[in-house]
Amino acid sequence: MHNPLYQLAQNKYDAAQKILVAVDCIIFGFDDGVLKVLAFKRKVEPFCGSWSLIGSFVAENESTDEAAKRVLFEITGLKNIFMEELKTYSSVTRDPGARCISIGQYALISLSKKNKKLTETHGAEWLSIIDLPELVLDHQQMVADALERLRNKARFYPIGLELLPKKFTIPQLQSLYEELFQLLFDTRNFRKKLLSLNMLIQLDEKDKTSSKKGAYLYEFDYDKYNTLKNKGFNFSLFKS
Amino acid sequence: MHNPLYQLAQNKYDAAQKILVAVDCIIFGFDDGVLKVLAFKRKVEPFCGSWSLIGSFVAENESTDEAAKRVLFEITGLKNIFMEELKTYSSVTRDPGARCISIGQYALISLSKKNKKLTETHGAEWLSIIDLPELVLDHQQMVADALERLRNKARFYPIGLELLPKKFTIPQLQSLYEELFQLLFDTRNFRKKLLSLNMLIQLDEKDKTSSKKGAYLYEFDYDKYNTLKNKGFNFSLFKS
DNA sequence: GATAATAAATGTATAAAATACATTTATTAT
DNA sequence: ATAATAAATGTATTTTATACATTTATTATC
Repeated sequence: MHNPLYQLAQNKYDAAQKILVAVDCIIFGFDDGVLKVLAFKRKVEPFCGSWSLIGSFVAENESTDEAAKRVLFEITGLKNIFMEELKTYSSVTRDPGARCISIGQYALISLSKKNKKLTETHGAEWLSIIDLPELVLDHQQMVADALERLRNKARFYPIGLELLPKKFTIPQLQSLYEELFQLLFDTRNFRKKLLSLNMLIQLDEKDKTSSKKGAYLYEFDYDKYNTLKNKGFNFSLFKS
Repeated sequence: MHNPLYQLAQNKYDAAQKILVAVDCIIFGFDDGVLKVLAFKRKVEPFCGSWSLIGSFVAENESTDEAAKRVLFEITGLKNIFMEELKTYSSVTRDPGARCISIGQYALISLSKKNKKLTETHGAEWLSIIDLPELVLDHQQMVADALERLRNKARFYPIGLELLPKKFTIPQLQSLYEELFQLLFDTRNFRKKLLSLNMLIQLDEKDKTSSKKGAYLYEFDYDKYNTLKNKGFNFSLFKS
């Protein structure tokens, strides 16, 4: 690591102060029409019994993304889930335990019954975004910021789909958008707009869990989306 | 800082490894129809003579935003300029000098002649985004990421205006959008769309620097924008 | 003081997209 | 066979986007 070429610069590096760096994960799930966030009750002081997001310090030999993926895997047992850096929380006084910078990372999980159980065996709980209890440190702010980001991004990118199973119905997607944006959409217009994008692949299966008639299952055509995205297309299901 | 209540947690904090944290600033300016980024030639080893963004280590007693503002002030002599966190660069191998995490922050400056001179007295230079020379470390990637963010954000928020003087003309704004998105707009439709938002305040002054007839100067009505923004309005001047 | 030169400003017709709105359909349970 | 339930569908109207060419205000020059 310490090449003699870097001698001059080395003084600069040596003079600088090192700081604790952590990641905190804001993990969203869509549970039967309700948007939830994963949290756990701290079992040690300080703040024992308080709700907290899941986090970890960043080690010397890992990037912040790697640290966040490690945390996500430890708590959910899942890999390859949607995750994106939110922002840095670096107020000098944010953590009374020590000066510590935290990188917020938000993640989106499709909450099948299996996944829901997995997370709960790890001692975490899914809390509804509405009526969220108080969280430790600046974790409340992190959730608020992540929610805002999720809304802004879901407005113009198909990331909302990460909260649904790979195979989903149109009424499910509408319900997700209605919960996320706290709006009601006309079923005819929502469906028309969605199908006009020509990015849903209709399957021969129906989901009959919520009606006798059953609703057709669809998959999203990511290949087609990525091709068009590079040509300036943007995914949007409503205007105002 | 070290309250006995935090004793248990303290072990955890003490066990964690501290890391060098820096900020690097991607400062954009719009110079006579051309989008530029501020860089300087390193005067010390390593990478002496190579182009680099402007950065600094984050000190124990400042947040990352404060560090970035400090750097921006040192290099431009300006305060209150638009700045937003971009993302964290934390690859273990990104800096051969030492393990160091850097937070990219991008900023937008209105390049009056005064401001242009100010930055240049500090030894920095404005480089055109097109044909950008190689930059040290991952700074090239930072500029690419910042440009993408700028485009995505300027698409739906009026941040492009931060690159123009407070008083600007419609042809200036069109030229900015054309440069930023590498598109050409019809002057009639651009103006019509822009004015239909009802967010420009026309002044009684004209800017005659680029035509004999002169173009009317306008200011952006931020109060009106902020009010409507909270009601779901989004600023957008073109569709595809 | 007439003329040339220059970029700014303007209007209309057509096409596309968004919105508002009510009925029929497929299926299961009784 | 009937009732119950949510899924699926069509049309008319309004709004927004697009395509496209001429006139206007001003300065510099002859």
